[in-house]
Amino acid sequence: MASAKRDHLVETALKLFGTHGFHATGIDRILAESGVAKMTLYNHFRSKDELILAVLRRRDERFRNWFMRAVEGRAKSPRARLTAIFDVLETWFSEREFHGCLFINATAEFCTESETIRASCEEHKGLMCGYLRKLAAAAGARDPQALAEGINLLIEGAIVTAQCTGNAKPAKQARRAAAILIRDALTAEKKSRRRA
Amino acid sequence: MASAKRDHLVETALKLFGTHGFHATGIDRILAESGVAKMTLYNHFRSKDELILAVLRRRDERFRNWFMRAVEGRAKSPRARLTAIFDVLETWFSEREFHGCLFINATAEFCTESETIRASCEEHKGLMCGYLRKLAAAAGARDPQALAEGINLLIEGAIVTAQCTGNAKPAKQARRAAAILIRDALTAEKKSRRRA
DNA sequence: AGACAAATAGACAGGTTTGTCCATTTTTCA
DNA sequence: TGAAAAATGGACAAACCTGTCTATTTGTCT
Repeated sequence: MASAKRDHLVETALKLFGTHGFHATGIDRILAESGVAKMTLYNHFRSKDELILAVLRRRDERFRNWFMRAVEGRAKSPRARLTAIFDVLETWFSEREFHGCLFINATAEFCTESETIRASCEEHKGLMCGYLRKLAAAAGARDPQALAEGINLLIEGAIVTAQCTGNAKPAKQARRAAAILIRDALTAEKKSRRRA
Repeated sequence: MASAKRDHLVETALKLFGTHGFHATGIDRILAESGVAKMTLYNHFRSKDELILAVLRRRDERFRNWFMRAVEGRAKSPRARLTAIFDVLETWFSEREFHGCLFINATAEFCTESETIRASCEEHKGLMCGYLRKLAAAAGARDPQALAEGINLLIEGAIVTAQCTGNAKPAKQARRAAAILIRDALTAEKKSRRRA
């Protein structure tokens, strides 16, 4: 199965939702842009919300894949990969078609209204954070969970700040801050930790 | 001037936009909830977009005021205030009516469509970051700008993560990471800096 | 009290939205 | 080739959207 029409719909919707937002993108526009009949859409998806969920699923799968490959292609050691993350972010922010994180945007539009969409966003963020934890552990961090959480917050902050200001500088800011967190997490002396 | 009706409209719209989003909140709902006639709204505001801008202006003014007062009420020294920021965030995230940052949400919905709304969000974020820089400088940070940027990213990241997951834990995560950045920024030894 | 401004209800226009239905054509696959 | 499945176009419903207009009432200030 996995019809080509269905695929094309998800792909078109992904682009339009990303560029213009979810509420601002009507079904009709997706149909016009993809050249698919309305009944085909409602044959594959019960509703617009279900199409949105399919779009989020695809985005999650694709983005995580792209992100991890990019990070791992840039550096070999786990520690170097932790900082390479922010180089990858910088190239992402610099894309002409950068419109922030689709999941953050979906959360902004649907957090109160749709519990399933919110859950989908939470799941994506959880998977991303899991990857960071894995890297942090492999790098030998004292507390991999804490380091992953810190880096995760810097990533999220950089994304929204880059989207809001329209430039890629936040990636550099985040890298600088992350470097401090990483150095701290990989430092052996445990005494100084207690004092803080 | 500054009609009471106008005030009430902005206040009601602020609540509804925050809870349900901008596109999802129709003019009619704002009118019904506030008990104001439609012509009164269009007498005070040229369009819905202009109402949105007025709402953002009010939110900026009110939030920054609340935030700074809360921070300064919790701690006296600049350094203590830098960490108190995250206690304030935690109480914010724990509010029953927490729906993320209105400016981040507005950016998600209007970044491509309305340049003026985007600019309003950028301005708010810039003012917040300016406050952080002031605190960082007063605390004697080696590079106040860098510390402010790092803390700012942690704040933004904590906000979106708290919104997405629906709990206040990200405030604690951010505080922990911020403590490391702050300690690093206030450490006197300049040699170790060069090596990083 | 008299005059002027502000606010009102409600109808209305002109679009938009999501989603349904059906008769017909195209595609697929055995 | 022939039958079943998938896709089509277009009409349609019912609700929603922003914004306009008017005739009337309310409020304010002198």
